[in-house]
Amino acid sequence: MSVVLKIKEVTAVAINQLYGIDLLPVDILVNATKPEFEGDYTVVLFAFIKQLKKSPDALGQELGDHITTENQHLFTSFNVIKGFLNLTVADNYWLHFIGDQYKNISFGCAPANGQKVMVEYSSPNTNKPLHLGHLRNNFLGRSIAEILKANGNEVIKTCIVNDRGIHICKSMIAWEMFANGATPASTHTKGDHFVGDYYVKFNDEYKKEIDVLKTQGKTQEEAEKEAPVMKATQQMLLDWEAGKPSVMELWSRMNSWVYEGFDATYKRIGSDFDKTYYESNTYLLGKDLVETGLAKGVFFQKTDGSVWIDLTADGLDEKLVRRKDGTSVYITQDIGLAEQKQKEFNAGQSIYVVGDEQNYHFKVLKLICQKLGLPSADGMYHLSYGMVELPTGKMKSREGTVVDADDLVDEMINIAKQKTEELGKVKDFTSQELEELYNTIGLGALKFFLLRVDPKKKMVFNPEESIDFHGFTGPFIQYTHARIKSILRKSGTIQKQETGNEQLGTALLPLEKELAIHLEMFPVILNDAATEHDPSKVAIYIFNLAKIFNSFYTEHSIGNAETEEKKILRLQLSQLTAQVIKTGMNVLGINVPERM
RNA sequence: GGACCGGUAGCUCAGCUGGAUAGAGCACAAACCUUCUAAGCUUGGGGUCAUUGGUUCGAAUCCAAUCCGGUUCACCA
Repeated sequence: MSVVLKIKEVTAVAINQLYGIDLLPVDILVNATKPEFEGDYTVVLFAFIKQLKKSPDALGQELGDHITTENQHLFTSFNVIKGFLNLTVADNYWLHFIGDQYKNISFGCAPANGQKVMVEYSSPNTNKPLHLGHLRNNFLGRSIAEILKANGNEVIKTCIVNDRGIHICKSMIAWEMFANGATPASTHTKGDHFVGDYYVKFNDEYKKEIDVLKTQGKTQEEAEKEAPVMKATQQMLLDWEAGKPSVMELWSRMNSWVYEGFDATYKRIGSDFDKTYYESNTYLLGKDLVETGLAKGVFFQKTDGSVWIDLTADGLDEKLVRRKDGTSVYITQDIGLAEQKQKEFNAGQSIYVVGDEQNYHFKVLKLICQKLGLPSADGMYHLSYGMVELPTGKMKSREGTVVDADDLVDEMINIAKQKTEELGKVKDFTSQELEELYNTIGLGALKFFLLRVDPKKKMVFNPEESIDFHGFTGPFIQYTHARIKSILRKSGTIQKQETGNEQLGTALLPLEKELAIHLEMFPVILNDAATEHDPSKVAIYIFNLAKIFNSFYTEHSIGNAETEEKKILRLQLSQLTAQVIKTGMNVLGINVPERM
């Protein structure tokens, strides 16, 4: 149990014993004490003074007295300033904690809780390569999955590939028109980029044809409808749905190129899935649920035959679930897929990592599933994240301002290489070890950059400045880890651990204590990150930990400490810090090097 | 127009279940490598927390209004 929780419990007990009032520990506010005051943790008393009819000062004194005398093993002193009760935690508490945990490689992680969670992320279109926005999605999805695992959940990672539809046909038509049989192999192009190029070519051609039609006196709208490439594309979609062999052949051929490209990218960035769904297999799902909904009266039919759900009572609009021609729409297949996933995996919670432009969609989706009484409905959670924007605004493929994922990863790895060579600290590494190190640092910088901000918020990426390697960054934390490992290598294994740290006797110095306090918070942080679906909580925490360690490192000698006891203590602190950094970075999907 | 999200230092972001004098990083200025990795440490300047009003012992945080920016409300996916 964390100290903070203990303080809350002890305070609740004290208030009960002193004043006979029952309070829940959760209702008691405990903060870290501000540096300018004496103490480690602070109980904020204002909330109780009315109920207890005491002055803040009197209440603080009585509570402080009671709490410290009843829990002498936990607190050494207290002081009261205004309505704040500042408690100083006994050094022995921290010594015990360090001694108990420094060898625990799964410190912070919870045992299996028997719960199953699905995380759907990545979900690409097969008509263009991945860009910076997809990277945020992939890193978030992977990270939230790891965070949930660390908290004891069984996690199933899934991906729904958008491999059909009008946009895919656009690439196919353009390829037929312009490629002369070219392939990724014949042009030495990565498959997803190859296909993406034809998607661009389609749009160029489409624009041209529209312009021509407009000079012939058509309106924009007419021209858009009548352009021959667009007509051909629509015909191709119909042919695809009818299963026309030549179209199916081209479709699967082009998709296979894209998958080859995606696989390469996924492998580099560390995305993987336990189960991949393809829309070409799932787009007809949910049709039967429309009938169910009609029978239940959840849906209604308009005179033209189209089927709708009325969500106006929930503050939303009417939503179409089946077209008048009997074909289903996007949301219908999502309902069907939700049901399918439930049948297949029966997870208690299902997390969808999808951009915030689909907030409305997911609100509607969950509501419909609830109204249909699907067992998966209540466990649906949309992990909504903001767009990654450029200083000039949104990325636009039409204006060529999209930051390509492969290019960016290459660039980051290159910068890592350049900086590593400049510093020249690992000249004895083999070329293979160097490659691995550049990957670790480059991807570490990129992942940390995208995960350190609250997922819900949109963020800005400035390609001009590239991504920093100093300060609040992945490499800074990786560097801290490498530094600690260097010390541990040089200092050998820790002796005397059997004696128990409380007997080490020496009082903790301020930075030693600050480190211990921070380390002790890790399990709570990991748990918060899971319940709030927010990896940035871990990123910020790890950064602060690394900062404290670096101050500690500069101020105190570890390997050559003043006494043997101090040396042991500091080595234990260092080892636990390295362990927490490693675990914390790993749940962000980031590796930490032994040397850099 | 309705709904939802955001506006905190020059820039990028924390803090938002109300608590002590609003914090980091970058950038800028200064000091620190005969001793455990300087991708580091220390110090300094830098703020009308969009605006106005309200709630109260106390508001960046909650409420209302206004301004600015974004997303969304397709028989698109």
